[in-house]
Amino acid sequence: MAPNVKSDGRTTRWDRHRAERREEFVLAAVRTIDTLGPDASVADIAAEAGVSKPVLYRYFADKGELHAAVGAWAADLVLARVLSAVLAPATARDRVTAGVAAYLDTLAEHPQAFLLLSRPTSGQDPLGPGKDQIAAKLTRLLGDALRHLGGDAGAAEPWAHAVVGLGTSVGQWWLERHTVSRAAAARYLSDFIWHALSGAAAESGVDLSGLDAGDGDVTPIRSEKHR
Amino acid sequence: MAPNVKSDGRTTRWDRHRAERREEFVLAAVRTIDTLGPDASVADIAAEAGVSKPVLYRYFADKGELHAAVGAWAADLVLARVLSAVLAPATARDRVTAGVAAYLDTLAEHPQAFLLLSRPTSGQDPLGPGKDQIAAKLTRLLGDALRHLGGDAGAAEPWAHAVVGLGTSVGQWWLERHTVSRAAAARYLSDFIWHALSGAAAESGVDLSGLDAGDGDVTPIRSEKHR
DNA sequence: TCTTAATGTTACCAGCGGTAATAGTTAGAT
DNA sequence: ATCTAACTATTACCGCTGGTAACATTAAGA
Repeated sequence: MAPNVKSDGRTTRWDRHRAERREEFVLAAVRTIDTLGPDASVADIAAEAGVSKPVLYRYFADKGELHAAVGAWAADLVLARVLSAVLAPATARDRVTAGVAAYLDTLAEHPQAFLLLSRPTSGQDPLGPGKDQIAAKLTRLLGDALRHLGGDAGAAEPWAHAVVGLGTSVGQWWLERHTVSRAAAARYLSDFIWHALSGAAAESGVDLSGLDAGDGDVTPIRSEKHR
Repeated sequence: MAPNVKSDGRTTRWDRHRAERREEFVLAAVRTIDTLGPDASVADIAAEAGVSKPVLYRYFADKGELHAAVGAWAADLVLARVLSAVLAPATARDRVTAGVAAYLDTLAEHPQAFLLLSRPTSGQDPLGPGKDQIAAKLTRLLGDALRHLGGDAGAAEPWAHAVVGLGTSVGQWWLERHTVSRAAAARYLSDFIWHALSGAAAESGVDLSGLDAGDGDVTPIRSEKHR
């Protein structure tokens, strides 16, 4: 039988190189889209990366996969920043407020690339992969919190999608219109999210202030590094 | 000076005919997109309409305008149904619940065409026109209600965008996954929206149950026909 | 009589996403 | 030493899509 292809050094010696190079191309795509918008052509992105088009197609099956990679990049960035704010010790409400602030700041850095968070890669998959990624992580966080407090964890997934959907919608409105200050937008958004989650949870007998970290308790929302 | 073009009977005699024909083409587009998805080509839509492509370009400047017309059609349909539910005499909360149910039912009729509610016509305009249309009307409703009850009407616009964003996100998730029943999805969604609005309003001193119609009061949320 | 807008099509074009073909180098496996 | 796997890069090419030009006739208003 043929040897295991994956342990062949002629193949594996390129793994790290490929991953690093792919990341360079994603960053080039982010820069291009930040400049030209999400309709930037593959040729535009290739030019920014300093290669010809067929080189990009060695790393991405098609434009959809390239867009999905940009969306995933944006999701990773958002998650890192929002989670670091949400997981810092504070009252549950202050965590929501800090997460919202981190989200709006991150959005303002790459407004165009963030459109790909919620943009479908094609009509076949209506949920943008980046948005889906964020919703999946939020589902886990909310699910853990609700189970810890004795609530219905089945609500976690729809609520997570609600939070992600409203966040992208209000974020885009704010970027487009700038009719309110960043502080006001952050307040409107965090008030809405806090009351939605705490009120809906309280109705099923769950008190979200059980997640407060003010009194030194270890909360169920742990750093993801420990999972 | 040249006569006012708009009062020339040779031009105006076609106005109604043009409007009716345009509507036929929008409906053909809705059918095509419901069948083939939002990536359906202009040629596909023209074939469904029984005309050649250049005929469609007499009514729509480009594909973006055709998509926007589909989004506007979807928004009109949603608004008609949701508003008729929301404006019926009931408690404020029951109105929210009825509006959500109407929304989900409408969504299930034309799942693919509804994707164009939230899909940008191009990278230049990140807000889909259909979604924007719904948010604008919701902004008016919420603004009227908040002013009537003595609250901060400035919150109406971001909250309206939040409601529309979460509605489309959870609606799409539900259509794609169907992991929960329609009744459960409706309950999660309406709980979330109700608590978000009532809780955030209460924090600024506004009691949304002042909008209840149970005791025969005339509410500020009047039928749009009377405006 | 002239003008305006309608009716419809085929043929055509530029640009985009994506692919085939070309040739040489480096390092691991046999 | 030889073979293999993946790398380096480009130009030329293709099908498809969105969009447009050109053509000819009819009905109604000015």
